[in-house]
Amino acid sequence: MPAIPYRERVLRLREDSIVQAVNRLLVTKGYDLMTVDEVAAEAGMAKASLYKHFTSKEELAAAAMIRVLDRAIAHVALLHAQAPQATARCQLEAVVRWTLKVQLEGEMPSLPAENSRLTASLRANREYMNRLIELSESLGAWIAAAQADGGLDAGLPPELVLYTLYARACDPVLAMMKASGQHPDEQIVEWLVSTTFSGIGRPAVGGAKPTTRAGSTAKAKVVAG
Amino acid sequence: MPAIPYRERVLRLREDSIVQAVNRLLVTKGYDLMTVDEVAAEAGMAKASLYKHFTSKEELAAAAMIRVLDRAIAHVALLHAQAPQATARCQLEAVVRWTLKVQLEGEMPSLPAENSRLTASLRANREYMNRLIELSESLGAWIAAAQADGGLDAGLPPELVLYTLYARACDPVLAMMKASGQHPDEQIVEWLVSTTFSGIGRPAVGGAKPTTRAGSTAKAKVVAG
DNA sequence: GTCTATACCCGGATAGAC
DNA sequence: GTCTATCCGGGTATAGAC
Repeated sequence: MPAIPYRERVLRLREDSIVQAVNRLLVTKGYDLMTVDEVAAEAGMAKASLYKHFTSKEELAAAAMIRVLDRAIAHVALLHAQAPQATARCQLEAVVRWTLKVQLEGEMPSLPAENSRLTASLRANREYMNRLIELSESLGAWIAAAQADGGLDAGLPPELVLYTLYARACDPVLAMMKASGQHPDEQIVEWLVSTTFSGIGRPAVGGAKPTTRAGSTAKAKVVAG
Repeated sequence: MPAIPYRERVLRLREDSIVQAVNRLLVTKGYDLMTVDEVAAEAGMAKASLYKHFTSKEELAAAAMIRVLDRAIAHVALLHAQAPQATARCQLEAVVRWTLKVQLEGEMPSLPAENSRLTASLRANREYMNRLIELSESLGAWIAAAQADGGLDAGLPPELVLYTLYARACDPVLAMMKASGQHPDEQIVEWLVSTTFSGIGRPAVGGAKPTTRAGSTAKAKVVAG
């Protein structure tokens, strides 16, 4: 039952390499500075061939962004399955840690910012918006639970928490710290998880934190390295 | 002693209106999407006239960014003068509050992270870099003091704290919250100051904080200034 | 479906009259 | 110094052969 014939499969592979090229360029240059010529060169084909698969530059970028959301949704599902008993706060920390790792590996395009014509076209893209809503609802459930059980500050609007999580996924601080080259990657990630949940202020003393302070155990180990 | 003749003064006024137009466009569209034609239209003159004052689009943007840094440096100096006895942490909170307020008023261009050709040219601009270093040294002194007296988490590298302050000045979360229109501006600002210094985690109970929790007392006074 | 070559437009920068 | 008109590179998208 070769429901997916050979031709179809090589086509999918080719499109996948295109999307990966787009993702790399979105990360390094951003949408506006990314040119279709570069995408074609990176994907190893002529520009006109790209337009046989995707009808416009916007659609090209949308495919890459959708892929990012799919990865995030899959990871959230994985966390649900792996540790169903974990606290909501702990799950959210894991999500942030994962997004930072993806960003460290150079695979997380920075989407927000009001500008960049990409955002406008993404809002009109149903496939993208449906996934964004799905992801937001999953995270929203954890946020509500964590605010109810004291894992997160219940005085903050849930939307503010959600936006903060999205913003930290593309936080430029990580790139700046990595550029300095003074610290190992894992250490940087744990610091950013820590500042996201506990801020830059004095760390709480005497078990005021609902869970282990982010990076407490991992930190000591990594600092030595 | 009219060391500044009349001609010179109208020239300065004209250039100042240009820089303001650039700043507005940098905020709304960002450097790459901002066109020189738009700047000319906004400033109320022909495009060619712009090039009599500034030799390139990059220089145009640099002038606006330098102006932003000058405002920040001036505000830091003001804080020094107004409250020389305040704790370093309190001063840093005031700085963040000010940057958020400027962003709220639509006058804070988002310093793009790695991408955007603007950053490359800014790094090569001495006037910009000198001011950036000056500002960073002022903030760095407060950061060191706050980490020494327990106002800030001493386990974080000072550079991480500094980068975080810069990043929060352009935090997209503020724009998202404002766009929702559900909350008053002052409330949004205080929430963001709070998440910057204390994170989104459970607020400390029973005076674990070194200063008043962001947004309680310091708010009224400093926001007015 | 992939290529080469090209149409077309937009935006930065300039020429030259006043 | 300000204007109108123009140049010209570069970027998206397409035509048409194979």
